[in-house]
Amino acid sequence: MIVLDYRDKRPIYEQVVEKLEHLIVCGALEANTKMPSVRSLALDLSVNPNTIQRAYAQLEQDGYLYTVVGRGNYVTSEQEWKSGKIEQLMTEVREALTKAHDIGVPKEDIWNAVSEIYAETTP
Amino acid sequence: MIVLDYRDKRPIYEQVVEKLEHLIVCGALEANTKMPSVRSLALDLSVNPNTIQRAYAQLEQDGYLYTVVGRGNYVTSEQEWKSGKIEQLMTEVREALTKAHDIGVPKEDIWNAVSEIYAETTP
DNA sequence: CAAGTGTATTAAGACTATTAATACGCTTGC
DNA sequence: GCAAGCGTATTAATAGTCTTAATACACTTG
Repeated sequence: MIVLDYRDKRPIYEQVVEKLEHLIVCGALEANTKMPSVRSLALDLSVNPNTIQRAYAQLEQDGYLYTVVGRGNYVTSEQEWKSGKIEQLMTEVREALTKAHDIGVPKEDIWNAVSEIYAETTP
Repeated sequence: MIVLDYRDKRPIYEQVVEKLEHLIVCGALEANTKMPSVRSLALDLSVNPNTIQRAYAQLEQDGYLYTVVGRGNYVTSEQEWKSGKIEQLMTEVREALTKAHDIGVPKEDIWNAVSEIYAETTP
């Protein structure tokens, strides 16, 4: 299902999260797909089950999976994980804007930045 | 000049940075004021000179101090450190906006957030 | 040239993060 | 109901990083 890169300095669970998140976002894993069990994926990748458990916990936290104890982990619908991600991003935006406002960046500068980023090449 | 809090779990150099930055931002230390030397402040706080050196390096990086080798560290003008900080904040804003744009947050939602944060209570 | 300044290098210690070992509790199907 | 599968919790070993210190070097000035 996925391949680990041992030259990568990041922890294993993070690599697993990244790769699975990518598969979900790209649509390779449809909603309600049953994920491989913690043990089987651990065996597959030759790592400890806890490592996979941690990755799955992260993915659940981020809204990409939901867990049913005793049954397994399943992919959430796009609608669900997307709304979670948007909420998270809007918080980031608000925090950045607040700090900019506090130090006295004028509204126009913000608006210009928004315009640049939202400038559609094909209107 | 400053007092350390040993219950604070953060590293010493970070506390020093925070407190000095605060003094500069609040205007307690005027532009071109000579800072205490690395050694004297270290002696004062009973820490290693390298710890103060690291704090000063951070403050220089952030644009609050400038260094003259063999002479000492001096406070930069408000104009200078403010423009540095604004640049940094605008980068943060742009990054957040780009991510929001990429996932499909509509322009209006951004504009609403900007309006809320820039809503002046005394127009 | 001596006393003051900032700087670079190296190493020791503390602390955190990652991973593993192991045992537990829940769900399902026979 | 019980065995085989699942996710979960606890604890510990290990690796790695971060912080701080020790020490020696280089520059400026009176």
